[in-house]
Amino acid sequence: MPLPPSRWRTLPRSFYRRHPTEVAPELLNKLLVRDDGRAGRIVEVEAYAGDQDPAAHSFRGMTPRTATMFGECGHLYVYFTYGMHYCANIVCGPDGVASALLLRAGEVVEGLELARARRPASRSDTDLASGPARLATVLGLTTADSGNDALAGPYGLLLPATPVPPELLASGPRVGVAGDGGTHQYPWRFWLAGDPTVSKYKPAVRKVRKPARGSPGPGPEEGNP
DNA sequence: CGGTCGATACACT
DNA sequence: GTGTATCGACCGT
Repeated sequence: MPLPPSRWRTLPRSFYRRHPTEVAPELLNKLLVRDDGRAGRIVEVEAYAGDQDPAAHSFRGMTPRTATMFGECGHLYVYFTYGMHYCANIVCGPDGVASALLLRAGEVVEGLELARARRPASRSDTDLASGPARLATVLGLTTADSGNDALAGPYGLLLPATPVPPELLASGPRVGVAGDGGTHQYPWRFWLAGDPTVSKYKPAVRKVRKPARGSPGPGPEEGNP
């Protein structure tokens, strides 16, 4: 039975008012719940830190899309990407610093039927939310939710049933973030080691433009079979 | 289980 | 015009 909203225990807003790399490991193993019975246990997150991080959407200043990143922490920042996917973040960091935590993967612990219906292509329950867009899809988070307070209304964060054993905390480079040096190589991805619902790691690849048909391709370079 | 590739629309230059 | 904090279908092992 899903825990009724009257018994939700949201984390205090001060929990999020810190550097995202400090919040990230503590967000693992916590539950993101909705008032329709869906709930996901967070198993993987990534930190995107304000104006010091070229990979963060907030790096080049505020735009209409990223406005909520510059607002109050504890709110949802949801963006649309690749023409078909949504990814959900929780805004964090001190006031005035636009940072966020990308929710990269989770385990569906309540509302399994509804979650399966949202992703009929999923081959197993462990893959239902094993990726940022998968997690957003399963929990029904879209840009319509962006800007909403994640600590109120139809959402809530519960305290974990069990604390994360330190030996299960893992970290490494962020996924899908291309580029060398600087924050791109920082271990700002955090996950629960050995958890089957963590997303499969795919290193970021720098995009190579496909040569036009009939035009001379690039000369024989490294990596060409 | 793992690699490759196309889809698709929006934000931003 | 260009690039994207990705996914799933397909194919091979």
